[in-house]
Amino acid sequence: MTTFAELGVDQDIVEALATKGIVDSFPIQEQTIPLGLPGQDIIGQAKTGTGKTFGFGIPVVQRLGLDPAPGVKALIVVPTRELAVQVYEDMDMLTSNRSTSVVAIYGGKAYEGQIDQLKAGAQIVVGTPGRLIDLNNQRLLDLSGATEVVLDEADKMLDLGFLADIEKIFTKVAPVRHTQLFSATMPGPIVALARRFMTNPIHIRATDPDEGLTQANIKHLVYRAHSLDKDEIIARILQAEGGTKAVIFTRTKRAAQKLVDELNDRGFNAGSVHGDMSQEARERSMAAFKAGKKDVLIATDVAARGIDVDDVTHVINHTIPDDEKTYLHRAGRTGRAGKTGIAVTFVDWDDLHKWALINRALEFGQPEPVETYSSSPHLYEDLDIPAGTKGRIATAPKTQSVRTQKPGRAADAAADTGEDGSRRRRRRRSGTTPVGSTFTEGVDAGASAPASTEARASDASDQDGAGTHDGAGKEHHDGKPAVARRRRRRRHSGGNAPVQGA
DNA sequence: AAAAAAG
Repeated sequence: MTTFAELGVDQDIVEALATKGIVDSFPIQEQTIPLGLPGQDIIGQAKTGTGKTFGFGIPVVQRLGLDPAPGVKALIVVPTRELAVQVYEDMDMLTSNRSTSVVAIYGGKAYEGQIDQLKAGAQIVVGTPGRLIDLNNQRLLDLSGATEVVLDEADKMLDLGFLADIEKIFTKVAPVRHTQLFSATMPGPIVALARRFMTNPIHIRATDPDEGLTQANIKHLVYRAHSLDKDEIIARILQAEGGTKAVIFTRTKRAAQKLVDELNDRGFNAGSVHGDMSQEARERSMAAFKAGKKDVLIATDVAARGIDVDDVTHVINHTIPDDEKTYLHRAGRTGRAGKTGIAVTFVDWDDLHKWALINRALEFGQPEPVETYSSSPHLYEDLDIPAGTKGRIATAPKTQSVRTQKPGRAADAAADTGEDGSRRRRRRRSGTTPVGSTFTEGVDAGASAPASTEARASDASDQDGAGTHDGAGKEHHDGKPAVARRRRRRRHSGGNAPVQGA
């Protein structure tokens, strides 16, 4: 493992990182920082929670040097306000030992403070497109001196919903500049599109082509559940697991609001983040969750990307996401910085085709979600919860459907954590786990190529294997047929992945 | 189609 100092990072930045207990670099950092420092344009791709922010952030800070001249020299664009806050905090930390000033520019907040900071000469701007353009139109934000430009969650920023804004922003920044695009997912067509804004970019993928498409530290489970029962099941999961720190994703803002109210009624300490909340309330929820004052966060896809909270144990998809990229980003809120996590997905009857798509794209090799038999409430108790396998789901029943269960059943379950738990573990070890309840740990077919990084400027293939490939993307990562690669399932990293922070 | 992002 390489230290940041060994990568050529300035001493004051190394010290700032060390203050946070960060000394060793992650692979994406090890690969992009030496290229980013001299100004190479980069498309940086690495799995969720593996350190992309510092991968682009350190070169940005270092390249600005110690020039005291006020004015915007660097621009980092992100898709959500919460991510703007987070990346701002990271950049603020990196610059803590130098005079470089950072400002977060995003909507839902008073203009005044942001404008004041710009007038005071802020040099690094982290922001969301709407407010950036707004202030630029008002001639309060001059981007013409921005020679460092980053798109974080770049594929999202170049998606239809953002593309027009991004194109506009690129007409405002310095024409001769250093441009970096980072994301965990980079479909081929997006890479091709991205080149319009870059100069001879190099595409770095800090992933071992053999290790699969998903984060190895995350265990994935999928269940079919009737939508009317999901609140109950989720409550039971949270209860049964104990000590959970969970992010629960819903498809709509209304569903998020309904679920947070429901869980709080049941005595959970839950917060929410979605676009119908005031920005103040959104940030309060995020801060409380990050600080551990709330242990459940219910969110729309506003929190699917980039948000970094320590020690999230579970991601629960109350509603299955629309595509494999969103699945990957949502699940990636757990299993960060080498830690392990669990992603549980509930699939409504109507959404089975979405599961089929995700299953295929992410090469899970999982044919069908496990049925939870919503019509037979007592079977919820047999829902095979993976994590600590702390026993059955033993929450006191609340809903009508569960109250109809046979008397004594819940009490039995609550008391029965010993024998049943070990029986369950034996069953899993012996391979008779209900079909498909877990499928992260696959058979290791042996041959494991050494981790390699592809860094070919001409390569436009994607990592998530899903989107349409453009011409250059047709070759395989390792020259072997796709089927062979698919068969070689990822190995479970034995918890020896580097731990950053803390 | 929903969510996000200016107000």
